Amino acid sequence: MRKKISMDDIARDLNISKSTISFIINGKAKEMRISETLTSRVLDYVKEKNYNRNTLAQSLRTGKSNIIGLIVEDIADAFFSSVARLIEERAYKKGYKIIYCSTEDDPAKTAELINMFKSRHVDGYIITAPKGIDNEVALLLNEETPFVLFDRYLPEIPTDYVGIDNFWGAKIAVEHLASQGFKHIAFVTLDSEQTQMTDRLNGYNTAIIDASLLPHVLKIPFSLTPAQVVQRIRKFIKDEPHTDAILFATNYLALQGFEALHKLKLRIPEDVAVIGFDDHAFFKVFNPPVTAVAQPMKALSEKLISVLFKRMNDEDRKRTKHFREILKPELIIRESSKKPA
Amino acid sequence: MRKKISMDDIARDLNISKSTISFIINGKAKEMRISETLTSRVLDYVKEKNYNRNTLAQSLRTGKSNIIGLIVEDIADAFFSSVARLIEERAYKKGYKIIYCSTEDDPAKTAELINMFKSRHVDGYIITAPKGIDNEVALLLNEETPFVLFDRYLPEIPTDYVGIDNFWGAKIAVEHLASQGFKHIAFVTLDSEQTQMTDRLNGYNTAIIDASLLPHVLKIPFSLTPAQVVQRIRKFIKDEPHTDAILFATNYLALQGFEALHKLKLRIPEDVAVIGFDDHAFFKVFNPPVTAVAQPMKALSEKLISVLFKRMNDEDRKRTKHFREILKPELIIRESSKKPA
DNA sequence: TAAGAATACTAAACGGGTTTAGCAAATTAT
DNA sequence: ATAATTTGCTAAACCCGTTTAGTATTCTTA
Repeated sequence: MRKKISMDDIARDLNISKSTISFIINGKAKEMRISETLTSRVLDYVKEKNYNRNTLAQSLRTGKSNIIGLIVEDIADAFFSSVARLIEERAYKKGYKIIYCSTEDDPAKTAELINMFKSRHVDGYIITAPKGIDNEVALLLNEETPFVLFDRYLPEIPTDYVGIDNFWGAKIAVEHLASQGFKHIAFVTLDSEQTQMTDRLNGYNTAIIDASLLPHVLKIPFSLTPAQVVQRIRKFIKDEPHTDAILFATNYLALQGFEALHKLKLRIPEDVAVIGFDDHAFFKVFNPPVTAVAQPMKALSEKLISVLFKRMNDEDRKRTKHFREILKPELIIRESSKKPA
Repeated sequence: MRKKISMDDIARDLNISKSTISFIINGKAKEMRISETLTSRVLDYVKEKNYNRNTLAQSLRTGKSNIIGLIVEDIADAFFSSVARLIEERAYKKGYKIIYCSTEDDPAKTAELINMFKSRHVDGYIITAPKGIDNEVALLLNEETPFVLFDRYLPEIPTDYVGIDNFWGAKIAVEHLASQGFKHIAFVTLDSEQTQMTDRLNGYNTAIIDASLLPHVLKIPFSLTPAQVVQRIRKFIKDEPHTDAILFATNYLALQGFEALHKLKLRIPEDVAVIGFDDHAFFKVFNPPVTAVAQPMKALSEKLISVLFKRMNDEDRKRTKHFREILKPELIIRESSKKPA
């Protein structure tokens, strides 16, 4: 109904200068020696009229938007949405809001998103980088834009990065299975060059070799439908009937894996033991409960925010050094990976 | 490194007027009778220099931000994050970005978020309203700001709204259990006044009465920790040992419920049948698979966007009518709710 | 008592686009 | 040949804050 009022309106009504209002509203009244009388008069007026600064104008002038851009692979994924939630909470406390976007791992879309954020003068970025985005990221680096890579990094480009030790996560999972006496430990992963995936694969392979076992790996292409994934996993298991344990590289694969095992009438863990990478709230109440490599969500989000803010406040925009936080995941052992007596 | 260039820069370099550039960039060259020669000269220059419009300045002038504000209860919740994902996709196609926030069901925080969105000149809002936010929403209504309520509505205020028929959803769940021969069907819900919860409770009660059964309801306060919730549910079941089926009003409650049942060594569905409200990807692969009242996610997000855009483009800002879309949920019957032979 | 300093504000430029009104030259109509 | 259009483009206001430089007035201080 009543249109939004501006500082000009207040200036006119109170017959004072716009600058004075700006100083008062920004808490610089003391500093600018505005009398307390006038200060409270303005503040009262502002409250009475329910005045809200136009953040766009503010951002345009100051160049700061108080917005953080969050570029994740898929916000519907439990891992990313959980991190998003935790980040949001922390950013909010510092007066920052989050704009998010899902890349679907499409470098073209990601590049577009980065440009969109640029044009909105986002103050900092958190990016889960798809393959093929190296050029764009290198540009960000040149432009001295504060950003942090998350979940996976780009081996070719030295940037700030927060993630977990994926190699170690997969390794301890396999070691646990081996220690339980499983002999044919398979790995179902995505056919992906992303570091979080290649690191997991390397961790698996290393542990398999250390345990003098034979590797057995299924790489699922991104393009498959869920039903096709189930199909692939079934075939994979049938082709190697000795398989007595499977490490799934992602929750999504675990989900399809469970379906495949169910259809094959294989029991967990009697016929095939199972470990998932990334824990999930429901894993605890599965029948049997599912062992998982859990990422430290809170620590991850804390580090993400702290690294990003460090970079944002860093005078050294030249990045003579970069921040890397590699956190350790935790193996949460539940029934699904235990050798039945 | 090289700073961002502006239209003024281009104007200077090409020795033409800033307005000309604006027209060309906005595709109004024809309309404004700019010659094709000049048009392509500008376009080439823009591409060469990788010029990006400053969206802030644009929004400041036009009053449109091309941003939609999404205020959900908790972005980490699978239901909300899935909808967020689908909305994002649709909005993106129309050139809109999403800024999201989680309310944690705190009306004060929600009011703050709404104000933040206002000051950012967000073009439209999607709001899952906590209790006690009526005044703020009424204000939005007065201010003719386009917004849609989602998931729950405010009975006192006539607004646009998109959600499902919660009453019916709970009712068909109970009817299904009754038809399977269960006699002591309990309902575990949140102690909440929100419409989605009260509607579910009413649906439960109605179906129970229709089936000539006795209601048995547990209302969990928001304040409890997960462990406390488990405890409450255990006590609830022990207090009524005849209980042979439970309808959980939310995924979160179902999660704790599974744990409670597990600790009580009660089997699903032999000892207690179970239905969850809101489906979840993992329910399909539970052992046994879990029956659920599924919300039509795609349809919901489609309606949300279409209603919001209808409102945003509506000349009739006075809202002589409002849009209500109540979709039907679907009961997905799996093993957890079937009477064993 | 005049110069210097502090007080309490203000004017105006600025950020970077959009949009309205308008103008000079070329073209068409009469 | 002159008036009426059309063509092709521009000047300047505008959106709404922030910030720098400056002014008028009162208070100190030598």
